[in-house]
Amino acid sequence: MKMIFAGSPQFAVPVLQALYDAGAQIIAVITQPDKPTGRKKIPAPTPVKLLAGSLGIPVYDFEKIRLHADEVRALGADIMITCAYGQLLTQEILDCFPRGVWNTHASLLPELRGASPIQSAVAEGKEYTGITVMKTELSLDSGGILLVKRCPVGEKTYGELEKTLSLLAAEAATEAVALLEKGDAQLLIQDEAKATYCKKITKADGKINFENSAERICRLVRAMNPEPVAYCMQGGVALNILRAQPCDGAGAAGEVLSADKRGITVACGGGALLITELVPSGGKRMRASDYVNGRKIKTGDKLD
RNA sequence: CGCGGGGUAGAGCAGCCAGGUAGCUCGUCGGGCUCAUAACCCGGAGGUCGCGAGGUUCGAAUCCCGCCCCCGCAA
Repeated sequence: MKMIFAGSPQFAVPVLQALYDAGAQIIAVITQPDKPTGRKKIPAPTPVKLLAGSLGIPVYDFEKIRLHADEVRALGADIMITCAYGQLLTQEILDCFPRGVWNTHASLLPELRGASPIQSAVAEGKEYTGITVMKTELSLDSGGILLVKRCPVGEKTYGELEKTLSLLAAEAATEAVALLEKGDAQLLIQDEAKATYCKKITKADGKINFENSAERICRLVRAMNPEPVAYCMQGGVALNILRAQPCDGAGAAGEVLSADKRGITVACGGGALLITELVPSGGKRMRASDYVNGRKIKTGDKLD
C-alpha cells in the first residue's frame, strides 16, 4: 500500500518516524514551505521536511496544495495520512487517493474539532483528551472514526500535553495503517449533536482577566505555555506568566496581595492566584521570587 | 535595514543621563534568639561592571568607537 504522509510541525515528526519504522511504504512527504522564523526572519524548513530528508523520502512543499492535484495524483499513492499538515484539502485532492485520506487529530472527536484541540483541552479543563484517526472529508474534522486513543489531561501544560499526544499519535497512526492494510476497518460515525469547535489560538487569547476564577486563569496559563504565553499588564507593560497555581486570598481583582519568596499572589474574581514563574518584557524567564527580589513588584500593586 | 529591552557577586536588580571608595533584595557561610521555623537579630565570604593591552580623561560601570551574546513584541 503506497502512502503519502502530510505533516509539518514537530508534533508530526514522531508520527512520520513511527510509520517509517513500521515499514510503511511512504513514497512522498508533503509539508508546508519554508517560512521565515525567529527574530531575524530566516526561512527554515519544517521539522517534518528535515526528517523526511534524512530518511531519504521525496518532499513536496506546495505553497497551495489545491493547485497541485495533478502532481499529487501522479505520485500514485493508495492512501494519504495527514497530521498537522496546515492546509485545507479540496475534494480534488481527496479523490487522488483510492483508499482515502486519513487524519490524525489531537482530540476525542467529535469534541474539539478545529485548529487548537490541545490548547483548548487544557483551557477548558477537560479531564481526558486523546488522538482520533478519522477519514478526511471536505467539512472540518467530521469524517468517520477509525480509532481513538485516550489520555488524561491532568495538570499538564500545553507543551507537555502536546509532547504526550505526539507520541500517542505515532502509535495511533501505525495502528490505523495496520487496520487499513487489512481492509476490514469499521468506521464510527460522529455524533454531530456532540460536536464542539476550537479556533486558532492567538496572542490576544492569552490576556489574563483577573475577574475570572483562579482555577480558570491557571488553566489558561497552562494552555498558553509555552506558546503563545498568557500575560497581564503591569503599569502598561506586558508581563508573561508561565506558571501559576490557585491559592488562598481575597481582594480586588488584579491587586497584588503579597510578593515574596513564594511568588506573587494576585486577587482574582474567585480566590487568588500564586504566580511562580514569569518573563518580564525584555527579560528572561525567571522565578517570580527573583522578580520580587529585583524590586519590580510589591504588595498593593495592580495588575490588569 | 521591522520595533524595543538588556549583559554589574550564585539569582534578580540599582548605579550610567549631570565620570571620583561597588550598592539593594535574596541565596550562601558562621554566630545568636526560639519548643520551633520558610520568621527575627548580628557578622563574613563572594564582582576582570559582556569583549576590545580601543578612544577621551588626572581618573571610566558611567562619555565615544567597534564587536559578541541574551530576551520581549512583531512576523
